[in-house]
Amino acid sequence: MNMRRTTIKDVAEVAGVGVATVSRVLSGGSASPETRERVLTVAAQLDYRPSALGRNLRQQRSGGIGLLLPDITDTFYGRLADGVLACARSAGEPVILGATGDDAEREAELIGILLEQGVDRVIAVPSGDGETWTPTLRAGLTMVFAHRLAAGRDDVPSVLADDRAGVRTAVDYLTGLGHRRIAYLGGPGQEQRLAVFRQALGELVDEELIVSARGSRDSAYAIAAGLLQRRPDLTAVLAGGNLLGEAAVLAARELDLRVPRDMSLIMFDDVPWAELCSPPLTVIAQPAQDIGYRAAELVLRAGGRRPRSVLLPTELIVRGSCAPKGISRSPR
Amino acid sequence: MNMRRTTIKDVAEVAGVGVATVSRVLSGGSASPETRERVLTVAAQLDYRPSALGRNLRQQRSGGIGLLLPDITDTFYGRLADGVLACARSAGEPVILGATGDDAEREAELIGILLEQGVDRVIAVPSGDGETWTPTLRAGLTMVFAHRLAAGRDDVPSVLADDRAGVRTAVDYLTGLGHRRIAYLGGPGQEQRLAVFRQALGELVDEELIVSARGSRDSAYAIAAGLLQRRPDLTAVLAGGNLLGEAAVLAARELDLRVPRDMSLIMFDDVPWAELCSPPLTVIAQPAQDIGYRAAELVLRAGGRRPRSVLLPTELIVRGSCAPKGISRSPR
DNA sequence: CTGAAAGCGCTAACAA
DNA sequence: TTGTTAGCGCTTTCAG
Repeated sequence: MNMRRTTIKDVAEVAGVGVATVSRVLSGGSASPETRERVLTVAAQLDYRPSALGRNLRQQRSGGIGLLLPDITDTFYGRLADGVLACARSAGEPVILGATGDDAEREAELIGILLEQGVDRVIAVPSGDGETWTPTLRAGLTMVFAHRLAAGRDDVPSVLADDRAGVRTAVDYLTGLGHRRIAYLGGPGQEQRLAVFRQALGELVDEELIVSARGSRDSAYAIAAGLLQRRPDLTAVLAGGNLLGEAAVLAARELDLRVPRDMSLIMFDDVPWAELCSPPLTVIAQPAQDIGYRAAELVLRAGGRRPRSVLLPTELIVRGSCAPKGISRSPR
Repeated sequence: MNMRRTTIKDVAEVAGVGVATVSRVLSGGSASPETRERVLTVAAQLDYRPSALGRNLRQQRSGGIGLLLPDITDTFYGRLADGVLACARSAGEPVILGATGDDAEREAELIGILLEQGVDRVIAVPSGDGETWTPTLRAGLTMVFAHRLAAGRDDVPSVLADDRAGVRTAVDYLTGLGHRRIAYLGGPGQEQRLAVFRQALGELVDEELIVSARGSRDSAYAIAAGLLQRRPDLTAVLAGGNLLGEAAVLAARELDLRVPRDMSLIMFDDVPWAELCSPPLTVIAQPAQDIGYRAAELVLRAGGRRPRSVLLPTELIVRGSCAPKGISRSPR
């Protein structure tokens, strides 16, 4: 049952031409119309599928696209991955997926695997710092960062949501509602957003209200609960991602804080459940899918020269989780 | 900057041995202790990483695992994928991901890509019927189905959640609360669940209350809204997945149906937002991650002989979306 | 225990 | 326009 695969040699033989000709025809090289047709016919008859194995070895690269992201369980990254897949599929390229867990070491390990596989194009939501990516770049891979950057690696093009504008909008919205003690609930790799947050808030910043979780749900919850308990005087929080937002909602509920009466909440990343929540969550939507798609485009179209980076817009979607600052929270 | 990679030949040369010896040492073959050590040292010094390209061609297979699922955007599949990744990583195997969109044609296309890549192990949540998988099996690939089966392909081992028990539990719970007109909101590939649903319900079944959506959110919403409008007399619905559950909540809200007063809702698949919803959703939890992990184990451990299939337990998690059947719904 | 050599399927340089 | 040929890096006989 397990007969040998049809190879280029078989096709050549049956078509009565050399293997090189077959190769040429199949990759769109020059050939006389009649030869071309004959080869094509035979290839079809024999149901010939060129082996990527042979080609890869010869070309010293395996066409695929490596995709490294923190957590495929997070719908944001799920959507991002979906965008990459969509683009890759239209190009007929396989996608090799790896989850870094926001851990530099694991990231390095996965990079190792990709290198070993001869992958020469990588899209990454970087976790480690610039150092981690030195081997990749030295090996001459085409790289694109998505969603965030790696410290000290400005030589890698990227596709980002416009965090700057997003944070500004959120802060403006909140301050416009009269809030002054605004907290930021951050995740890994959000330095840039934090900087903007501080800047947008100006003299209102309170470093105690700026906290960061590690990647996990548990960590997010712990940080959120801690913050809310420690600083009952805060009146608004900006959550830097859907996991953080979820944690904030949960923690608030646990502490009997009513949203938005006792605390306004605005979350980065629009997710389906934001609408299901009560109250429905006001969010800064990010085009996760587009980010992935565009990143894949960049990494595929890269015809040698380094492509320009891309910045995609975010959007404030007002629902019901923010209210004007009213009476201060009732003491607990 | 782009110097040649270190090859096995380099290592052999520096270590003063033949390439075959290096190969043997690195793959744990026999070698004298001193040779072994010398080779290992040199390999480390040169930072030698064997190229999967060469090995793959030689062995006529690329180690990786192909993973085909309907939609990476759905957190259920996200968790499943995460399980696969976890297992694959511990085995050092790359995972090639493809999203079928629950479309047999796209599935076939992706299978083509995998075959071309020489992938010889694939885990799939099948969308097409048995036919789709004939080429894969004929090519001698190791296959495992996850989460559901392909019609007429009983020769492929699988890892499933115990749908039968899950549906029974849900139905028992609902009927125990006094519900009689119970609807089922299904998705693609849930024939088996439907059968159990009908069976568990016995003479209570009402075919008009059994509806199926295609994979998308929109389709799910349309189907759910249609059902609730068409049959205002139903008192409970069982949603066959988190997308369907989401749709049900949304549709109910749109029609001003209060859950659980006007309608009890129980959803397959526990997701984080189920707890955030109001009321929190009662669910049948499925071990998505485990399904993925176990599937990966099967496909990796498959030492030639076909492994046995696996059935994993589901769990009823009672929260607040189900209530005893009370006064019939107020007329609208 | 070890090395030489064949060859996996393909492409690209070269010759005709 | 075509065919011949030389490898890409690796594993695996097969001798020694």
